[in-house]
Amino acid sequence: MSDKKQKKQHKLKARLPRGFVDRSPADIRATDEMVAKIKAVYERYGFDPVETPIFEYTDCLGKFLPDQDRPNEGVFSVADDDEQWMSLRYDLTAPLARHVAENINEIQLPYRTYRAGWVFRNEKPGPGRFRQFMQFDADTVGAPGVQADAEMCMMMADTMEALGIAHGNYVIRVNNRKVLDSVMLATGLGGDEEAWRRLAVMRALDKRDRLGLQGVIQLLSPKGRVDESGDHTPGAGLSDEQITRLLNTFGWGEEGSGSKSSVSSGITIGNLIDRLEQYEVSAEGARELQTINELVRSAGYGEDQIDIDPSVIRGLEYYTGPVYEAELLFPVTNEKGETVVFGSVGGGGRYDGLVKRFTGQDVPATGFSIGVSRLMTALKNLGKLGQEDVVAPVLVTVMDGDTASLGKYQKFVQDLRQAGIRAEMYQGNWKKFGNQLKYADRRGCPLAIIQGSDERERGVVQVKDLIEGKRLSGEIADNVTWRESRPAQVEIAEADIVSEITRMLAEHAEDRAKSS
RNA sequence: GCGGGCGUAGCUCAGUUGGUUAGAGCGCUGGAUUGUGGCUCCAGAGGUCGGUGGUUCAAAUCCACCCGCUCGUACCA
Repeated sequence: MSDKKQKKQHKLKARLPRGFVDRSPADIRATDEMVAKIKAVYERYGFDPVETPIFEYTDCLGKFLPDQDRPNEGVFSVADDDEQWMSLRYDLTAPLARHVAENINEIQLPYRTYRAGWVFRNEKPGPGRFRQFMQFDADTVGAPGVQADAEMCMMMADTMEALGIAHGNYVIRVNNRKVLDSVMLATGLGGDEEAWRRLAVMRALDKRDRLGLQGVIQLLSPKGRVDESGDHTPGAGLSDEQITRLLNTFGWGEEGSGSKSSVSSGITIGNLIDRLEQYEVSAEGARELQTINELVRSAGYGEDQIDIDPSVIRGLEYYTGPVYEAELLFPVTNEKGETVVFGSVGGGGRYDGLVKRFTGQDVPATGFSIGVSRLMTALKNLGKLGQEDVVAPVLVTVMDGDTASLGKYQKFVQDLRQAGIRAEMYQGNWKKFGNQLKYADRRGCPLAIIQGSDERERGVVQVKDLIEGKRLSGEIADNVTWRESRPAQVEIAEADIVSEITRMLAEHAEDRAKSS
């Protein structure tokens, strides 16, 4: 075997686990900017940050979920050295419940808190769906009244506004788990033996935005639905009458029917209450919605911001009361060139049972979660993010590698830094000078400072404007001329470096402002 | 999980009915040019043809299984 071949076999393939991404400088800066804006809103509402680790003991995370027949499915788990199972958190709510329960004696309830962090899901990744992503949550723990839910809705709306999403481009849609329960009961889906059917119905209803009303009806019917690849999804097995009753309650049926047929939230709720009473099931959930509606209206929020909508589902099984969802309404163009509505960027609801399973005592709570990456994609589409690019540093090039010369270069750099200007000295192989400018060019450096022995003796430096030079390059075809003409280059005194560089950078900024 | 499509250089791809040593463009490295980015020219490095097994005198090419990517679907705390 040749040396070459042996070398080859030792070479590792660099590869990223599927569903994970490396984050670029632009992405990190954009995220920081967005998170800062969200945080400012939460702080103003009087919420305090708290952070929990990314690992939790597995039993603290998920086994309580009623719809989870396979407890460890979907989470990344490892055994600790004492053989206890730990998992990476898959949301920020379960860890918060654990934190509150564990510190229940120290925490002053109601506890108003927020946190941003990475969560992990061991699922099949897809476009825009990763196995690690960031959520930004806010919760009020120990607040039993729907006024806490109303406040959450208002805070979500304020967050959207703070991010520059205008009225009409978003809406917070509010429903109540109890309404869904009543509707299920009215449709004849009460009782434990119908639990699977209720689940199937809710899954079907939740797919309306993707499959359309006809798709939902197929999934509700006994026939089920056949997709493009020929795969068959079993239906929920509802009768035509049951389906009609369901759809009419949500207002998805015939024109003018159902609760959502009116333009006013007040009338929506009135219709809903009438209908539930007519079916002889509890209207408590609907009355809670009525309270929330009145609270947000008197706080000045319009129906274009916070809207009561009985068709909001939210998949989470642990919700016990009001649920809410932030939806973006503006159209975006996806990778395929299709125009689609962006959809949900976050949601939440009331989870009164989550802390109780640790403490045994009632600790009602409500909160919501924002999908940071997803919302960021949306903001980019709106042009609300990453508008101002960070200017690359000024490069001080190295002509001579002796310690005295390097010391001078380093001093230039420090002077610039102290004036608040990003600057760096070239740290590669300084003997190839052409490479230094090539480096500056590709990094996007606006200016390069050059000082050889000749300039040093005279106490001056050359300042090269790389942006102007790039523009001039189009007019020069011959390389010898290009080099000798030294385009866009000026000589200044060492003492003037900071003031001159400051002036030149300000000119660049002005040009950028003009062209955009 | 189920079904369809696709895997050839760092990237985008060509490669004829199975037939000699698998190619191009871009990128990368060096040089023309020991102190000046772009353009141009020259040279060079870089490949288990996704993996394993099979059919064959002969496989990048045909077959089987596996892995990965992708689209649809299911699930999604």
